[in-house]
Amino acid sequence: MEIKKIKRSEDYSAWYNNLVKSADLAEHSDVKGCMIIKPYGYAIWEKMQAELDRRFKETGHQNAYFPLFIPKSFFTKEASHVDGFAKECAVVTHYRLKVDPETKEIIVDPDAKLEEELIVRPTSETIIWNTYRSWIQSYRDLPILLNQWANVVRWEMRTRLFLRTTEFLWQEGHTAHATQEEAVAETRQMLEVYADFAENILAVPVIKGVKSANERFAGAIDTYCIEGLMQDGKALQMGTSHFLGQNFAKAFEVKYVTKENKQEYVWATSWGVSTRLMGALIMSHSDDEGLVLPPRLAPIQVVIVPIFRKEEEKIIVMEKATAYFQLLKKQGISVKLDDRDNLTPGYKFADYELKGVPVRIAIGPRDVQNGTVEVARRDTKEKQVMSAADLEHKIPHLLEQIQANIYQRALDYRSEHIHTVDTWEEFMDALENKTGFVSAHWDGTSETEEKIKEMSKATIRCIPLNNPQENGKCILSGEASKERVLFARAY
RNA sequence: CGGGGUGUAGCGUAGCCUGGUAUCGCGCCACAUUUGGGAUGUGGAGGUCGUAGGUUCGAAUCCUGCCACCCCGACCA
Repeated sequence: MEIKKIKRSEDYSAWYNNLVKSADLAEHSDVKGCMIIKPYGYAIWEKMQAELDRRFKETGHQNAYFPLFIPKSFFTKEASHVDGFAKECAVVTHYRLKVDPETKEIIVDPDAKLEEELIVRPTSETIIWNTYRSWIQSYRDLPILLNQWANVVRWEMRTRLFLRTTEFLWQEGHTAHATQEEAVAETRQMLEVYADFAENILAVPVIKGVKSANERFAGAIDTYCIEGLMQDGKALQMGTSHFLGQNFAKAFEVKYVTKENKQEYVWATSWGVSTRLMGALIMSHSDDEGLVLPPRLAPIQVVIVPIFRKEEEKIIVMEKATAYFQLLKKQGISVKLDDRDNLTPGYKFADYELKGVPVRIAIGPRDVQNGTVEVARRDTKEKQVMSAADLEHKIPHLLEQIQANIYQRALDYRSEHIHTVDTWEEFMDALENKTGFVSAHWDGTSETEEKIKEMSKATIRCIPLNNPQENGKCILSGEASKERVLFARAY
């Protein structure tokens, strides 16, 4: 495979698209806006799923599965919800094809029109709350703590691999609670789960916050989010956790009887992260040589590349390489021994760099003689010769170091790209020339937020949690404000 | 949906203006020599030129429609 080199600094989106394809993560399908996730990309997603799923179960959730199709009448019961999603719904209207007697072509059978159209789920609140009505009678039935791993469809106008595709994979948690306090606590808890996952597994620092009214989920009282900063200075919403109040309970008549024998509406939350996290991962760490994967997510953590010239060299090198392979494998490290003899070491080095493999171990006849190996790390591209006897204890440590270094690098980048401004001129200068998050005062109104968006293409990413209170004046209207919010141009 | 661009072998491309059945590189297959940073040689396989029409003796090339993708907008938890 000849690799087209596109520099990050020259054309970020071309670089991104090229990387997704050349690192074998995903490709465009023949269906508009839909992607094919290739085995290497899917392996990374599976590791994300495993980490998230474990955290969901640790916090008391169970997995379930609800239908792909939602009857239109369910979907339209919650007014603001349908408003938010109406423009991007795929709708099933018929259930059969037939051969046109005249043209002999396959056509939709007009006689097979559905009595009621089905919406391909863009999210599952409605069908789940329609179900919860029959599951919940008493306070003893609460809470319900469910998650589902699913695909959803949102008919977006413009798509980008992983970041915004028509169909995408995600998980959506849907919980039901007896009290507001409990539901709010759940919403906050899941935000913490997401933040912990993003920082410790993806190695992407995130800002936890709450969305402004304009950016809130359709049907939510409060939308909490984690926001990441990509290498091109644009923000990316990486996960959301919604406090839905009693909106869906009221729309679907989900009530329970309290200890005091009173009828109350149930309190709801929903929360989700998607394959968009793959985009976040790629855009946070990768470089001109290709992907850079945090060890905790890398399908291959260590690759061993044997180097040999003649058959007798191959025998002695492979013997050592196999021994090191077994040694590392026994430690629970995901290790690959690439013994293909039709490719040169140089090719393999470049290829595993493209794929983001954190650690590469090269071993040749020289090493066998000296009892050494060459260890190269992907994040810094540093190489060192180390004694083979040190492998056992140094490699696990190195993997942890790489994980920490990648995170620190992303954190440093973000710290350098949060700009505090007090005037409109400074605000525009920060957005245009410095990029990243801009911390500024805002008068709290949707009108001002809307105007700022029109004038600057920046949106309020979030009002950070534990935001310090500080008196100031809105950068646009000059009205009084008591806290700063974070703006950015976003994906 | 608006503006701009692209579509030729698995990938990247030349040819198009000025019509005559397609160029080169990578990759692939075989063999040999190679292998410490993307190996070399020799031989070979691989093509509805995005798609549907039209003009023409003849279309990758000219004309029209359509489709897909990319970039910039609009749109978007």
